Amino acid sequence: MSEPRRLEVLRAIVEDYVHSREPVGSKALVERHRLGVSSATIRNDMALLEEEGLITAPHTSSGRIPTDKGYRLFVDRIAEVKPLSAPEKRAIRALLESADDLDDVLDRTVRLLAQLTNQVAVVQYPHLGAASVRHIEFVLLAPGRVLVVLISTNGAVQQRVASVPAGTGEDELADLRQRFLGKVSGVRLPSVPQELAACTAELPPARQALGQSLAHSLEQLSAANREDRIVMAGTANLARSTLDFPLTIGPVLEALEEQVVMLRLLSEMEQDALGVSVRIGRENPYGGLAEASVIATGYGPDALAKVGILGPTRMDYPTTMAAVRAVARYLSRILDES
Amino acid sequence: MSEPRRLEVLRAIVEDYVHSREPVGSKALVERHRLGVSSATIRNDMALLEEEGLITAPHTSSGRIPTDKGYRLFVDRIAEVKPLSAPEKRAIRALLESADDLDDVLDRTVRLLAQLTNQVAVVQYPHLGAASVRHIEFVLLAPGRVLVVLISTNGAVQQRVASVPAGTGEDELADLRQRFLGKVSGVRLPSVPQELAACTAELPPARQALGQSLAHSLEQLSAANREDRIVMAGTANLARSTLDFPLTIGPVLEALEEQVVMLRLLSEMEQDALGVSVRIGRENPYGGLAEASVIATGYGPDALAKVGILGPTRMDYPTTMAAVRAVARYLSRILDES
DNA sequence: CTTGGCACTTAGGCGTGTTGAGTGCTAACT
DNA sequence: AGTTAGCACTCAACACGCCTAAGTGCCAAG
Repeated sequence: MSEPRRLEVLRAIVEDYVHSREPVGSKALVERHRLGVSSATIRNDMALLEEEGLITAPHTSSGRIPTDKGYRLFVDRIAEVKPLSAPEKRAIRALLESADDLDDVLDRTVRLLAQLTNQVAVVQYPHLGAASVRHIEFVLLAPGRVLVVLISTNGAVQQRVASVPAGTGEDELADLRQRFLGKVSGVRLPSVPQELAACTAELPPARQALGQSLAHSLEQLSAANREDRIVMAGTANLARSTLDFPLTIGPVLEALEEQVVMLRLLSEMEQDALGVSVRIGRENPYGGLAEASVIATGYGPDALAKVGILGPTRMDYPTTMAAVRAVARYLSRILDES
Repeated sequence: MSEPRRLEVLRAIVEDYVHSREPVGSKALVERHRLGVSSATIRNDMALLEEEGLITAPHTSSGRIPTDKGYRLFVDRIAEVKPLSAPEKRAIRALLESADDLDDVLDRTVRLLAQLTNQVAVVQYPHLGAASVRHIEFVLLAPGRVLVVLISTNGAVQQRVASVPAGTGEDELADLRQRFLGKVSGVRLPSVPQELAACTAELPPARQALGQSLAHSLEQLSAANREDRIVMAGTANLARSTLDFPLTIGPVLEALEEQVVMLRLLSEMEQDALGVSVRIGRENPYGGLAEASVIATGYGPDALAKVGILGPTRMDYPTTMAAVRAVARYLSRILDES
């Protein structure tokens, strides 16, 4: 009872089940794959695999389906990542290179990935920790209301409305802008708060209130950077993949809508050697995703932001992993260039 | 065979069907509503209603369900908008007033509406047609790449990266900014292109290329205002409402993802006297929404942007319409204040 | 115009058989 | 040892028939 063959059987089961959606039995297996042994032998192997918890039978005397553990073994030890086809690669390049904006790039990326994998695609905004201040701007919108704009070196623009003392005029704002900008220009975003604190302390008493308010807004902007935003596409794919399984689509949609959940999910994914990380079924920390898998990888500088997909545990892991990896790679390249 | 009673019967059918999800028969009807007549009479009325195409029977000898036309009549002539409860109103006020950003306001609004109605909520960004230029900014990101920022009077900030001649320096940018700003400051967004055209024509030849590029970006920004963006929430509610009806959820999700479709949908909705507009089932121009209804209304200055919900045709129209109307009202108020 | 009564229709629940895919086990084979 | 053929067994899925409950349409009487 050779171990290599048992793994081969597991692979066959996973592959067949993934694209037939039906429990696969010993006879069908031996017919579709040339395993060189009879169905009875396969049955013995299957019994073993079941004992190890890698596959399971939905009911007595039906074919087997992989368990989460089975998929895990498949992904870790059996599957080899299939490279994308040349036309696919070309399509990715073409699409991403014609984008201009950061928003635009991410939007295209996520749509592309959704279409490529037929799953729900998710991309996290690249975080700005490594970026520094390029520019700040105060714009008087109305008496007592100032728009605070922070532009960072990586081209991200963030804004926020601050309430200020009613009598504040344009000239005061210009003065403060000058002071602040002198202090924080070129400073890394995480260091902005302490610089500003020092600066406001030096202000003349008459300007304290105004300075406080503006500094507060700037701190908010530099802290609440866009790391905590995600975009996604392809939710309609969920409906297709769960046609027979309408029960679980609700919780999954809920999870997708809760950015907090998705962010935790993505940030908790570690990267293995291959660079693509996989969470299968109940391995997910969130209960609503008990029957879903997440495939993600980092991108951009230091691979700190994540891009990935979410789909049913029964998915084509090798192809999907390849797509995620490829898209992440191209995405990193595009961002480096700009 | 009085007409008022027939309408009463239609109302009863709609109301019962909406909350039981099952075809409603004459006997059940006469029991649940004190109509003062016997089931046989109701049967006659029902036959008439069916002849008029207002209700239909899924199969011989089962109860009736309203048709699109029936819902339409119900909405137009029968239903009276129920005011929200006081606690609900308070919740709306509280939630919206604690928001600061425009983004934040819209985000809260859409979540709130989704929760209130148990449907998918959609809100369109208020368009900037009426706004004018408050400020423009050019930031040199890298050689040959300039970030163009346009801030309008309503507090919206838009940015875009432009490619410029390689040798462009900070001083040139500052100069151009000064010129441009002088021309377009305070100008309405739609008028920006012609003003800029005049301005670039006057530039010294050495600056033409740079000026063209920057002006082009500014035109883009002023034209492609955020009118064409929508945010939504509550897609998970779809799963709940279509539990027994998993067939149609796919197309609906697709429609929701295609901003273009949703925008056309919203912009085509006219407002009736009550200020809330309803599209029922096949009245929708998009095929995927044949079993969905859209309820929307305008908000903000001149009620030009839309806010609304999307759900199954079988929905509680009076309550939902009330919620949409109320939220739109509060939203308008908040935007006016800020 | 309304009503009670009645014959008629039909979805859906329930038991029953039947089929077919699939299993586990045992005994023989290599 | 590991492999194979064979066989008895299990069980979901399907089909058939039956029955019931809900509901309708129609008619004749009020």
